[in-house]
Amino acid sequence: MAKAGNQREFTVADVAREAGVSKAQAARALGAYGAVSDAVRSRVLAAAARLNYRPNQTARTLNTGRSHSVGVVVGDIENPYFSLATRGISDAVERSGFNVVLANTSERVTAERAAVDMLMDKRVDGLVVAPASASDAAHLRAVVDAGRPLVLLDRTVPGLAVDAARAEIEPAAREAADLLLALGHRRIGYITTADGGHTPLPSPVAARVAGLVGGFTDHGLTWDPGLLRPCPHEEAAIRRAVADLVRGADPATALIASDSLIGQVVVGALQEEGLRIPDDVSVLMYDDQPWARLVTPPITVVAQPTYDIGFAAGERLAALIGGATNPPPLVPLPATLIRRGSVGPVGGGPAARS
Amino acid sequence: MAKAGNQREFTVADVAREAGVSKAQAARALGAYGAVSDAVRSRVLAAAARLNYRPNQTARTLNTGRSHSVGVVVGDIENPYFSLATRGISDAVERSGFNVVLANTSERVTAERAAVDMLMDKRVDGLVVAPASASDAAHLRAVVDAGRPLVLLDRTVPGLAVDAARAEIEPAAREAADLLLALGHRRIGYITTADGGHTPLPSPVAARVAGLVGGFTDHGLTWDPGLLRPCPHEEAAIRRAVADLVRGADPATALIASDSLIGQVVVGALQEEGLRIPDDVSVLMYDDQPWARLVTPPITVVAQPTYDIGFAAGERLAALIGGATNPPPLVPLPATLIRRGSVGPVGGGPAARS
DNA sequence: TTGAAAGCGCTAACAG
DNA sequence: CTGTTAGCGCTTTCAA
Repeated sequence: MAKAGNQREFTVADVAREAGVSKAQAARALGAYGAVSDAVRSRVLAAAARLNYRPNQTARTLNTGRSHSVGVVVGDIENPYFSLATRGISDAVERSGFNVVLANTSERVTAERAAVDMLMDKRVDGLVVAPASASDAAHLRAVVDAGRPLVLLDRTVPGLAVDAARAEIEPAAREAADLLLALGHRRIGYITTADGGHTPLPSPVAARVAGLVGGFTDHGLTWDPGLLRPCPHEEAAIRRAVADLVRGADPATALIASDSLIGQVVVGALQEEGLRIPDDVSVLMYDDQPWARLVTPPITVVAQPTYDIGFAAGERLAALIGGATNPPPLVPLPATLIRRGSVGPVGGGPAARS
Repeated sequence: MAKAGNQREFTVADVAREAGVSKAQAARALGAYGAVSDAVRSRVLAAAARLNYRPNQTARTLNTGRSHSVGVVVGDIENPYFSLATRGISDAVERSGFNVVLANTSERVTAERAAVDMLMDKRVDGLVVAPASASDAAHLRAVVDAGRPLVLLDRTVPGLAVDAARAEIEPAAREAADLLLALGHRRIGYITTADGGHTPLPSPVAARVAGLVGGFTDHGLTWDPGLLRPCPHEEAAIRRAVADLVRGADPATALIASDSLIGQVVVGALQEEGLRIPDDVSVLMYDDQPWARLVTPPITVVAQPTYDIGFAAGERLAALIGGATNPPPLVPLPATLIRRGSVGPVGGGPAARS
């Protein structure tokens, strides 16, 4: 049972000695740079293999300034949106030889700032950040000013000239609004997450709300902003919001969940309240998830190509790090309304479900 | 628009000059080590703040040998099991000041080996690995031999004296078997993932199967191993396995899904096959997920405290890195059978559902 | 307590 | 092509 670990690791110097060449030549052969004769290269490589030599990336990073790793800062890796996007980012950057250093912020700006600083100190070659705040972004600006490539995920930051990998939400949001309006819904509750009063709303939330408002306006109607319920990502708070919306004096006849984590709670709360979907309350959710097709009725959703969004972010970041002067701009990927059974006419009327 | 990035970062030398002290003293004050007078410390700290100095972690790592980051190697971060566990690991190690470097292996040993090597080269202070193979573990042994702390996640490796953070699966698996047997099930299909013939089975799968087999044995029966279906993590393959099991000559009356990703597909496949749960086929799934309570009928599951498992792994790793001589051993956390509506008597008989 | 100087392991000039 | 000599930015002897 080798409990050792004391055995000093071999270095280029060791390999050089073993191969009988200078340290520089060994380093060149090992690092695959500079000019090395075939003879020397093979001798060095053989020596390295014999010693089981492994290069010290830290040393390499120290004088090249490149760490071959990128930072990914998300709200919460257990949110399916982020885990899928992270997988996309990871797959994209690994292809270019980068590692992913992950940080969760729990959607708190202070945690985000700390994470970004730490990653900068670790000399990551670039960052993908899903900003928790649309206004508090000095730390992101600092990244840009330091010349470190940055790509935003899902959310844009006004005033920050940095592209975001995201879906084009508004058209689908509008389509969703039209669907609900056509079925007679006028009281539409919108549940999103926010720790306290996020002002302004994060851009994707703003787009969702804008689509809804736009739909109402087109019909000469006005959406009651009192039906917007920002609440912390806690089950109890979401349940309270649901109860409040559907049990109030002028109750909502339809509920929109801003993401699948919220959607889950909404559907569960409705079931426990004994309310039928869509007869009593229609439900529409952002982010398609496999389970959305499994429940009865299946949930109508606005689907986003989350993996692809992450992958695009990763590709872009890799290109920027690679020094691409003008990488193709990040185009918002289409979000699509998928009609399933959870949206129906107000009051469970006879009109066809959608 | 500061497109700069050329502005060389400030170093200890700069801070020292600005503070009018030696480089060594500045470094000591900045790094909070060695002996520094209060006067010097405050002068240095003030100078650092003035210059907006940020320490270069890479340099620090190079000569301390500590990177303050840990590697996490999982099969697939988009699998809810791993994303939740990763969050647990992350929360635990961040508490001790470590970052998480993430690597996905897609359950391929070659990818795992490459990831482990890369992380070792990056000088991570320790590793959490969910090994893809129970037999091919030379790279993990190398980690141990190098004296780098290692904690396994979910799966153990025979012959590797390394603790795994995991759930105690077998008792719950046995309980699940008893439940199914009591309801008259004899043909129980078990669907798990494996890319090709994993021999031996990964330990958690083995435990699940052992529980099943043990239950049969207790009743003087034998579980037909032909009902074990290892298939790749692809929807089509899983659907094929389901169809095969429930449509064969001697069809399975109950299906066990080895994780929630498989469970999702199984439930969907059954719905599309027009088979009712549990009247035509009973379903039991490993890993509880919120959606399991949302579908009709809700799914009977064996739940694991996944976040806690990850957290325990992270805590242990941090302790080992901290040089704890004898950190408390990792005790398997309890898995529990949660009876919901998806398991019923064979043939949809009148006996109470469970 | 302080400072000078010597590394950590590698890459990058610069001569030969 | 090869070897020598400096560093990268920080920590760490070792004297003072």
